[in-house]
Amino acid sequence: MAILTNTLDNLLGYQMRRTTAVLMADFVRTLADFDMRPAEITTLLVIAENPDCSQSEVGEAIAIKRANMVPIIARLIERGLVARTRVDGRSLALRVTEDGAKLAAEAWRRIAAHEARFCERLDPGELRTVLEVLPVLRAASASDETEG
Amino acid sequence: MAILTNTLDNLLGYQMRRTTAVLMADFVRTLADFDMRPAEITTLLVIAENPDCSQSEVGEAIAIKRANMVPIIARLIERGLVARTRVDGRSLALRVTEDGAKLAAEAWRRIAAHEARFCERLDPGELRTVLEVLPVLRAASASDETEG
DNA sequence: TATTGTTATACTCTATAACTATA
DNA sequence: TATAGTTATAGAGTATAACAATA
Repeated sequence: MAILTNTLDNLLGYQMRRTTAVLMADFVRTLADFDMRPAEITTLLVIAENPDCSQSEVGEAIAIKRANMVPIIARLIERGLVARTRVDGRSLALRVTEDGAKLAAEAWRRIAAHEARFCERLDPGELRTVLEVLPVLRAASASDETEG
Repeated sequence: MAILTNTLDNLLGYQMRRTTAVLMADFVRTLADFDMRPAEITTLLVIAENPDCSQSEVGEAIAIKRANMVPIIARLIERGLVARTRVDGRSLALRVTEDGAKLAAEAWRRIAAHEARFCERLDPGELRTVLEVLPVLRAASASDETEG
């Protein structure tokens, strides 16, 4: 099969998209036996780190809309990884259970190894530059909001 | 609303995902009036650049699987942006039509402006580093394949 | 009036398996 | 046997609009 020219390769946005897809695929593989979606795993990690946070706060932190948080939280509770208690009539405080905490700890170990596999290809200065630059790029847009 | 701590912010993969989402949202906004999906637009651009390429070749170039190319090509043809002619019994040669070429040219102008909006936030050395590093990260994984 | 959680719904991208017809 | 295109289907993320209950 012939190899095509592809000027898109010169574009930052396109390169970001391609590379993110590869990173995500490896992330999924790394945690495949958890039988959890990436969004569920990251949600669990944020709750573990922020006991008694609300659903909206988690969504705000990781850019998932309120409406889309509902089934994520529901599955975490159903699995006994997260529990919630009522704060007031409309807010619920989220905490990880003991099982949830264990799972989060194991997830962190795997994620650290997954990250290392990629980052070790870069020299420290490059990695630092990339990690500095990504939030700057995000700030260039008005659309980094969780809800409009 | 309280601001949560989020250790995920230190992860390359997570930062990439967040930033890519912002870039993609701006890309979509930039080309909203085309009433085309991002995948359709990029497919059109690659065909414009590679007359008489095959569907599989385009998929290979932009990491879209054969099966998922089918409806994309179908829509481009239905809109009169792409035409195809039979090469042999199983292959089809793709070309942009006159309309498709015009649309591709306009898309390129908009994409250049979209890119500039983000890239101008970086100094040249940073941008160069990022563009060098992204393909290196991709090479760190076995999963940069279109099929297999 | 604004906020929290919720329901319902739609769209886009991605993935796999299996089929056809051709080479 | 391998390849090009196709069909069908499922999963994941994301988006909007509208609603109830509460602050």
